[in-house]
Amino acid sequence: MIKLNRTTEYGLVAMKHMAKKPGGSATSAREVSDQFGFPFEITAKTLQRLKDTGLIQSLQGARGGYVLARSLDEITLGEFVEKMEGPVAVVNCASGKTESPGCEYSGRCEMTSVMTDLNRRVIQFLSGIRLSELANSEIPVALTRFEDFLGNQPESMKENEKAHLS
Amino acid sequence: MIKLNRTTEYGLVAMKHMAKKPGGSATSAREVSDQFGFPFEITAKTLQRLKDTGLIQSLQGARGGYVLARSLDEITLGEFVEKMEGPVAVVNCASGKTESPGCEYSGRCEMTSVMTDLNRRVIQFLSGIRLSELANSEIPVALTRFEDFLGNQPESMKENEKAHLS
DNA sequence: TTATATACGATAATAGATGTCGTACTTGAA
DNA sequence: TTCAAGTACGACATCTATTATCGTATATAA
Repeated sequence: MIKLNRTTEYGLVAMKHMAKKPGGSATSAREVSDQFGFPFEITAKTLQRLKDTGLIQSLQGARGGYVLARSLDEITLGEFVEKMEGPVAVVNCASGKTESPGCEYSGRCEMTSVMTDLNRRVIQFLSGIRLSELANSEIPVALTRFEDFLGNQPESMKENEKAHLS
Repeated sequence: MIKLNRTTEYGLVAMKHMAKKPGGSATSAREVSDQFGFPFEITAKTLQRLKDTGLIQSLQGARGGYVLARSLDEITLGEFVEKMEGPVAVVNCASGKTESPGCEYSGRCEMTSVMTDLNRRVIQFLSGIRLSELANSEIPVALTRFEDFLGNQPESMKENEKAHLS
């Protein structure tokens, strides 16, 4: 299944929460976990990961917590997913980064290069979406691009795929 | 992790194999499993699923096997993934189809509509890729669109994301 | 009638995601 | 100087989905 991790969701919600927060006050793991009902321990781990990857900064001690290190406008979903879940790899033999662990069938299935390309396209797709787009509005900007996206498809597919979305 | 099922891979390889096969001869599960080294039982199940969803046709009995029911040119990756893995849902609360099983946080995280939109975009993305593109060449057409894709990104992101891909 | 196929359900094994626990360290404020 | 509220971090338990295996029934060409 093509699915995001739950921690990625938690992280996204936390980032949005921090971005909307007035003033420069820090946000604690407890605050996020209480507000959204996420398990505290996991929320804490998620925020630590966000901090380890440089997306937020931590302030230790009482009155401590986390603050955004970068604007949501500067972070793409591609970077975010990669920092939360590791390199994007739609199949094992196609890792966007570093050495791929490979696959016992590589060399026989003859699809490695194709999969690697597909993987790259997925990364590109995710990298075209800024977190600010996902956070700024309930009716996101992306929705208005829907028809544009359809416009990029093969002509013969349009009706077919519109039906799929219903 | 954003990842395809292994059965989806097996199915894709099998479809490509059938498409390349000369004449109208049927392809057995054994043939696919032998040729690519996939586990026989799973290969058989995968082909049955392809048949159940109407992507291929079966011929029972000795000398039986499977043949493509539709041209790879008429099938998009979106449809294929959906038929192999079920409705695309990047998060639980956002299913592209049918009733979503929901999420215990919905109503609190305030991101359902955003996630639903993201999900729709992923579906649209996958629906823009035809299986024939993935099967016809070792250096697929998609690769030549790479720069086009970059062109659709926010200007400020380009250098950033190019670095990501390295 | 036999060998080669598909058809299909039940179930086992594995891996990955998710959640829990325990403990140590840091710091502001009473 | 002590306490409460935080982060930091590793080990481990659990749950779930994927992946694989097994057994059996049915169809059909030779």
